Amino acid sequence: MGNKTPYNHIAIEKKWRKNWEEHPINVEDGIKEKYYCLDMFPYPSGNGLHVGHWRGYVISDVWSRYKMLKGYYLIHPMGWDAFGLPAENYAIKNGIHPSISTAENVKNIKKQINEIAAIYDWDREVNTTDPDYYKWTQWIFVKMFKEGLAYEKEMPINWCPSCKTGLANEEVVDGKCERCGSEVTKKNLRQWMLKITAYADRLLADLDKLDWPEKVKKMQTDWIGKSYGAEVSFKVDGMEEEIIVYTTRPDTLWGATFMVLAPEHALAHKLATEETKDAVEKYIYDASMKSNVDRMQDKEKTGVFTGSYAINPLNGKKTPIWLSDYVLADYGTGAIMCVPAHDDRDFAFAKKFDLPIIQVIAKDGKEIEDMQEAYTEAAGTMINSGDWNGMESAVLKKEAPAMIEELGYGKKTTNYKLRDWVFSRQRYWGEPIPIIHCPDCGAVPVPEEELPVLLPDVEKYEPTGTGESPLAAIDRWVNTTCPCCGKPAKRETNTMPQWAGSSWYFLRYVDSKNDKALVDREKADKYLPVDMYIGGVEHAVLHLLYSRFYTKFLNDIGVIDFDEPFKKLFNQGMVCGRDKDTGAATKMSKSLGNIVSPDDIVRDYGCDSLRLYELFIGPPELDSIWDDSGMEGIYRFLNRLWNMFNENKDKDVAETKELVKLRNKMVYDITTRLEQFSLNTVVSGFMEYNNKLVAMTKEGGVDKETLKTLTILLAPFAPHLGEEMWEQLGNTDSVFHQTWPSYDESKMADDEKEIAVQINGKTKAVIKIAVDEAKDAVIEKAKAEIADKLTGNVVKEIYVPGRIVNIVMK
RNA sequence: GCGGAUGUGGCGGAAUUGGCAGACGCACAAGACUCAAAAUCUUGCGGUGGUGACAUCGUGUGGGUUCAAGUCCCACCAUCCGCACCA
Repeated sequence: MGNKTPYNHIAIEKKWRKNWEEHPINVEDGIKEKYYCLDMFPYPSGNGLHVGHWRGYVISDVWSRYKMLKGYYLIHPMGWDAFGLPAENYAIKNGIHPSISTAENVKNIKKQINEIAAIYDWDREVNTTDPDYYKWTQWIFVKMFKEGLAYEKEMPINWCPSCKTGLANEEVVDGKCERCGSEVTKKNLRQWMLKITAYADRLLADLDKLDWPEKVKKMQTDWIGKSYGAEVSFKVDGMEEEIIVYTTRPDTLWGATFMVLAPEHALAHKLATEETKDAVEKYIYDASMKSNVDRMQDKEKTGVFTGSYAINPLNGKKTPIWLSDYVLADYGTGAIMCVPAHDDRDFAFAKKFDLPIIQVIAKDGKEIEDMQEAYTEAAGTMINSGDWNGMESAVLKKEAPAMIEELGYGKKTTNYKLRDWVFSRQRYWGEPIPIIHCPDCGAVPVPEEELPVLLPDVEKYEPTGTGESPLAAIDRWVNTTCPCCGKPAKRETNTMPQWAGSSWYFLRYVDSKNDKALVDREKADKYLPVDMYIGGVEHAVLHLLYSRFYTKFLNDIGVIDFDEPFKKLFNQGMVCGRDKDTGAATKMSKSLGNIVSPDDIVRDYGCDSLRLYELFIGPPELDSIWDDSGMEGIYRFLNRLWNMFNENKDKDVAETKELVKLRNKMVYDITTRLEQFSLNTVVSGFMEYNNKLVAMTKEGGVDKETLKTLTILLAPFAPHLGEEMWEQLGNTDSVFHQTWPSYDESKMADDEKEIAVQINGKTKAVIKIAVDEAKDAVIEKAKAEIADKLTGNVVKEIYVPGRIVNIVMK
């Protein structure tokens, strides 16, 4: 086959990059419906991009360009999440001021991202460290403060000794810092908190509205952790005090044989008697010294008897009160009633300390003899439960909270695992919290017209480790006057977490230069919310939960008219390297030396080839393994396609019925696969159709209309090649100003079809039939074809039209 | 422990939702071209048996439903991910 004009990816891609720079592809905003396709914006790390990072960007770009060709007004922006720990840690490690290193990194990554040839609208670019941007990050905080959603509290919080800062619960993974992996300890600090718990119910309920992966919805549901139950009051024997416990199983109240309080419980000290005092004090002290990890991972239960007793309001029985660190101080009321017969943890505790076990639910009508583990299901009949005897446990479980409330022993209630958001960081590289502390007026927000509070330029930005931000050392910045009374006052020196800027950036893109408002309401109404959000799954309960919270808040104060930021979410899988020894998939990392750099690939095969391979590598939602020869294969495919195109483009081949059919089928297949987001099979679809077109080339050629159609279909995937082919077909405008082709089903239909002939479900032959051939005729034809094999009694003859013939024989 | 995902040739993966398993690509083999190699092209390529048309087994395992199962049902196994003393 002739190869007169070899596929020169370097020349083609260079040509069209230049062309796009000079004649940007823009589609006029106007009567068109908008489509907002968003990538999770990167933090500009110094390591640069590898082929794994490309994947999400390629997916979103292909989708964006497709939507553009479908006639939408496309919003496809990019920006930089440049505040926060990673950027700052990188700066410290390399001894460069974060403002300089981040600017450098942004420049580098922007250059690398440009290699993807994604159709980003750089006019919309945002950078969270830009004062014109963080002015609004601070503004939101001030609004939250005014609404009572931002508050100060001194409390023991998660502390990363390596990053030397407090962390939110969401940032602690397996007791370790999400960023650096150091073991997280507790530290008592004055903190700024955001009352995300006020939105718990809405954050939970509105998940139903979202077209998100079930996995992510489930993770958020679990994180919010709503449970229903009752708070029950127990009087302490011989004291005025009452202890309130939270339980989801008030139906088992008759089986409560002891009570356990968290060591941090307010009454812990007071409950100790003369005899138990030393042991109790020691236990409380020891617990306070244990790290989170120890406390969570100790399977063996520990505890101490306080010497006091609580009185079960239902039956008046005295139950011993213990302290144990398996009870969490900050969940529920920090105290529980223990029903060892029906709870695993209480059972383990009772066994260890030899406490009584009373069964109150009869499994299968009788008590369990020689109980070896707790019976935790609410299934069975109540026993040993006074008035409640004979009731169904499942029914009682539902009714008990209300019954207890009626009896005056407590109230029905709900609880959440979600905690308020620890929002202050004792670090330099973040948005200053816009608060001024006045000795007389207390915490006063910086007046909105004085925002932003600029992050001062400093020499020393390393974390102090004392629980104070490095900003605290800058006297001339810290000392100011109270906006309320004018007296000397001090600035808040903590900064915001990285998530502050990323919780609302998607709003800013549609109006990134507005200096009067966070976003113009008209523009917000027109262009928001995000239709498609593409990024890794690692933000399932961090960024994605925070963004939802911010959006709901901004909706409440009337900034925007919607309360969910991202209608559809797509999580792309990772691109892994292969372990040289075991062949197993491993995450690409510097230390493993298995990073594949897109720069080399783009040089050797071109951007278009890499884009296609990123998709062809596997189903977009699953992890995949990079394979050099797979990359090679894609390049060969583009060469074959290019050759086919060149052989036909000047031929002026007449359109045949067969070509029309092929063209319509091609549009149908590519479009439906693309709509299903089955991007890997879209690429294999191009290969299949190219193989057919290559065959057609030998049999007379391919017509112009088919080549045009192929070019438009291919363009979102291989934009440079698409433009080049489009131009060579004699067009002068961009292929991206065309319309996505449509198909005509009536022209796709075959007259003849090959169907399988089976005996007892096993294929014996293939016959050709006319599509509308009658059942009897088909069966006759089928039987004739396999006549020699029809040796038994034919029991049944099945014909599924156009699909299959099955002869059932005995 | 709880929840989710995945399991198909030597490899990555397809399969119109119950209808010819293995599309497409990689790797491999043979052939063409070449002095030769690379590139390219052609052909083959799940296992077993047979020169052969063919037979037979085959989608993690074991059962089941059905004319027909990768696909549906039941019970398991393995790998990966998330959560994990939340009362």
